[in-house]
Amino acid sequence: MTVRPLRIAFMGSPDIAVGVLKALQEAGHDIACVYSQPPRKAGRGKKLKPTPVHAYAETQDIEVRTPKSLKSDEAKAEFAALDLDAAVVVAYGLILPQAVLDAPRLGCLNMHASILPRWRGAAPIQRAIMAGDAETGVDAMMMEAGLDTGPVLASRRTEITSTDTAGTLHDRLADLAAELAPFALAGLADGSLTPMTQPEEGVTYAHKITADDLAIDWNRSAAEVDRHIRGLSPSHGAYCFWTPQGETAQVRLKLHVSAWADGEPNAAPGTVLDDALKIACADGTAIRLLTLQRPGKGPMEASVFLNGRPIAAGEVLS
RNA sequence: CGCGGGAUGGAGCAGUCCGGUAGCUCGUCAGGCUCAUAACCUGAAGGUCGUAGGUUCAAAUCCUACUCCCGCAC
Repeated sequence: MTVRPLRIAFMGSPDIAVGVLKALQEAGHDIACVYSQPPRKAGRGKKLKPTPVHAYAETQDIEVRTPKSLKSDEAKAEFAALDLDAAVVVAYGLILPQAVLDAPRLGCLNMHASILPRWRGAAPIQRAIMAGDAETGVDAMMMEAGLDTGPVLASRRTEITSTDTAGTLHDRLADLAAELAPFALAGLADGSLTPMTQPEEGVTYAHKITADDLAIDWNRSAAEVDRHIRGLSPSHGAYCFWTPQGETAQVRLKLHVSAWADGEPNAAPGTVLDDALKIACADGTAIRLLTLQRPGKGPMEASVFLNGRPIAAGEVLS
C-alpha cells in the first residue's frame, strides 16, 4: 500500500522500537524528529550509554531529543513546533502530557506488545510467558492520558510456544510491530481503520520486572518454574543458588532455558534428581535445566556446563 | 573513578597462593568390540597459557600497563 508520506515524530528507547522506526522510514514517512530517553549511566563502569533508538537515529542523521520529561512548557512548545501529522510511540518510557498527545494532527499512535486490555504496562512480554498465556501479540493504539488505555486500531497475534523465552518472543513481536506500525499509521491517515475502545473485562497490568521477581521458587510446580525461567530469559535472568561440592560459598546460577521433565513423587523441591540437571519442583514434578550461567561466565548449555563443573544427583539448589 | 569474577588445544574447566616436563571432562580423527549405537575399549592429532613489557638460570604462575568478556549494583 502506498500512501501520502506523513510528517511524524518517533518516540522510543529499546531495541524493539528500532525495527519500528526502520519500518516507518522504509514506508517513506518523513521522520521529523526522534525522541528517546536520555543517555544513562549504564553497564559496568559508569559510562553514559545512548539508547538503541538514539544510537540508530544518529546514524540516519535524524534529530534526536532526549528530554528528561515532556511536562515543561518548553518541551511541549518544542514538540508542538514540529507541526506533525502524527507521532509513533514504542516503549518510550516517559509520560506524554495531554498537550503533547493533542499536538499532532492525527494524534499519537502507540505500539504495545500485548493484546490489550491484557498486560497494560511495562513488561507485557515477560508477564505473558510467566502467566502461561497461549497467545499474545502487538496492538496499535491511540494514546490517551491513561496507561495503555486508548482505543485499538489494529493488532497482530502470535502463539506462545513451550520453548519461547522472553528473547525469542520479543524478536517475533518486534517483527510484528514493524509490520503493523506502517499499516496502522496508513489506516489512521486515510480513515480505513477505526479505533475500537478496549473491553472493560480482562484488564491486567504487566508490572515492571524487579529484583524480587528473579529468584526461583522450587516450591512451585514445574510448569510455573519453567515459565518463570523462560519468561525472564535472557535479559533479566531467573536465578537460584548452588553450593559446589567441597565449597561453602553459594554460587548464583542464572537459568535461561528449561523444559518440563518426569518428576519423582517424594523428592524435596530443589533436589537434583539425575546427573543431567533434572530438578525437583513441587508435588513430585520436575524440570530439566538446559541453559545456565554462573557469575563471570556466559550462558552455556547444560552438557557443556557439566563438563568442567559437574552437579551430582542428590545436591540441592535453593 | 560504583563492587567483583574471568581469558589455558575446537568447547567447558583445573593448575597460579609456594616459578622448574601442559592436566581433567568432552569433542574431533583412526582402529577395535558389537546385530547395532549418541554406548564401551585402545590410540592419535591439536595449546606462542588474552596482548605488550619487566624480574629470573627458568614465568601459565611474580611485577607493570593494556584489550576483550561476564556477574552484582544502578
